Amino acid sequence: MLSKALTAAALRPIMLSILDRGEAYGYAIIRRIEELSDGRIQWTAGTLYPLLHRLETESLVASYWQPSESGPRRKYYRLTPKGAKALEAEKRQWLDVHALLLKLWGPEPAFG
Amino acid sequence: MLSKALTAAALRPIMLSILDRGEAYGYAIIRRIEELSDGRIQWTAGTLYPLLHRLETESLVASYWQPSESGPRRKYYRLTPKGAKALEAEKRQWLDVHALLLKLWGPEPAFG
DNA sequence: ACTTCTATATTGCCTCGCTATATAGCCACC
DNA sequence: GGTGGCTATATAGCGAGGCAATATAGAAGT
Repeated sequence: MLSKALTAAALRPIMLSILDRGEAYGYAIIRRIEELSDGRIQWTAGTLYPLLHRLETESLVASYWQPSESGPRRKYYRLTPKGAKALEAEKRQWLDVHALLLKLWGPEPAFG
Repeated sequence: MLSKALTAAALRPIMLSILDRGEAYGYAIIRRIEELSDGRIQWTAGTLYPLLHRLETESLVASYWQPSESGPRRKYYRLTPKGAKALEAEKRQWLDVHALLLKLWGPEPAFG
């Protein structure tokens, strides 16, 4: 289980990255993340749907309803151009932090 | 400037990693992080001190006062054995998320 | 009818970062 | 000796947001 804070920080970059690969609907996204992380990262509906709504409010994603052949209708989300830019910003920030952590985890210099 | 969520997620792993390198006091930690991140990551006192207090409450760090030759006294913090274990857990979690992001940013497979 | 899986939505609790503010020692300058 | 600036720690209060719990509902099998 991930800490709350790390889950929070990973939410937007993961979601934007997934939608950057192609449109998807909420329920499928949850399962894909679980699959891609070998079960290490699990989102719940109470986490995912509010996030998608916030991203839509910010015009980072757009959505449309689509009937399913095998169950309830689905709401598909896709990345907007603004969302693609936001993804690049998220990437840069993540990599900045990652670089710092690698420095701190790497071979110890003479001092500090 | 980092997003609030990413700052929050990075707080504990960065702090524990820094103290794993040796004991340090609050004000110096703020400057070291800024230096190590080339100014990209900046913590404020209102972020750092409550964090140190939380970590101490959880017995992940221990502290003692030390007079300074050139200013106000300083409170030095060091990692406890429990803190070292917590650092390993934080590392693992961070790397799990990082691995997922790398998959999503990597070369696109045939499908999803 | 009942259960299970799929699928989306919302309320409310609780954690926690961060702005603003307070306190205080030391030093340089005028 | 007052003023400003750097060093150093502390805390109240606000606001954002994850997530458990809960609700709704279609489809399919028993």
